[in-house]
Amino acid sequence: MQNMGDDRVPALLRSQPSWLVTQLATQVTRLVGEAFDAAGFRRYHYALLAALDEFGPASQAALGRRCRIDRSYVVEAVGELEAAGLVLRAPDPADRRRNVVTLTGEGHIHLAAMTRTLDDVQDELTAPLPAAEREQFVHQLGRVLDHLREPRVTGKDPAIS
Amino acid sequence: MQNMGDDRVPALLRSQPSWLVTQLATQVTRLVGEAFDAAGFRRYHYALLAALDEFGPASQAALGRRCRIDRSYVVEAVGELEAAGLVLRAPDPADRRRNVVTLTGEGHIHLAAMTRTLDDVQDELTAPLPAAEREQFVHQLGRVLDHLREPRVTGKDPAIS
DNA sequence: CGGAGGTAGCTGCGCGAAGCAGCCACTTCC
DNA sequence: GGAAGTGGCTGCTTCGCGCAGCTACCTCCG
Repeated sequence: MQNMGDDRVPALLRSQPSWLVTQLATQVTRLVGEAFDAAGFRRYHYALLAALDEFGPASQAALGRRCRIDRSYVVEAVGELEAAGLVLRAPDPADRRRNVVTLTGEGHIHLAAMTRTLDDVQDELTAPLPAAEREQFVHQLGRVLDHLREPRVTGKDPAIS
Repeated sequence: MQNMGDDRVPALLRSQPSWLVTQLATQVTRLVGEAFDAAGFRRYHYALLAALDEFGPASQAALGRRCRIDRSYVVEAVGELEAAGLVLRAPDPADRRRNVVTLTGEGHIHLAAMTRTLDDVQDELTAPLPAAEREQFVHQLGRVLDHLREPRVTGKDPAIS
């Protein structure tokens, strides 16, 4: 068994942000998943609650846009949240296409509880980074993410400023 | 339509590395996937070729360990690489459980070509970061990833020496 | 020498996440 | 009032990841 050294990752992969990010994501998904499982939640549920808490009552379509969740999943997730008593879903009298989703008191409580649990996950995640770098790390992730989400610009962009 | 502002991500999510990483991963997967599709490859194929190039001929199990790929997928991927003439798969005379996978000349060429394509992806990915921060960013990703992969150590580990 | 336990290759299945297509109801714009 | 767009909903597909289980084979140890 020359098993030692057998698990060394090729330098070519280790040096690529794309590989690191996707690998990291599966670990993070696992970690977060465990935290949510313990609470009987899914990731999407938390995202929806967070959006409702920050922006107030909203239509399901708006929630999906804000949380980057497909409408089909919003339907299901809001239904589950409603069944759990964490949100209310009522038809919008002003626009009868819409349902207005509202955070309940209990929803607020669960959001806070889950946020605390998730904070622990974040600490675990950024543990190897010196405290001074963590904020920067988060900032960098955000910038990279924003950039990738921008509509692809194929031509030149010489005249930005 | 108060569609403007409708797509603002809740601050609670934006501030969590876990959310950022998973969101980023889906964008990266899409980006890398496009690059590989154009070449008729999958991500796994590239990882295997990279491992073979760096560490030389190896068994399929060793390849899986190095690239963090499940054995079941290694079987399939190596089969496809063999069919494409990029690797050779031969039984190991010294250990008849194993297949020894070897990179062919053509495999080497394709690896180099894909690496070039991927380099462009990395540039696109880290574009929003100042050049000085990119290396640090990669380094941080690596450290965080290593940390999450370590077997969960609940106690102390003082006597590694 | 022979059994126990571990490893390699392979097949198969399940899960989570993401995304698209199509339908109907309704609103808004022209 | 007709066309176009939006919101809610159902259904389906894809992809990446990971585990369970099987057989063949090697190695270790009594």
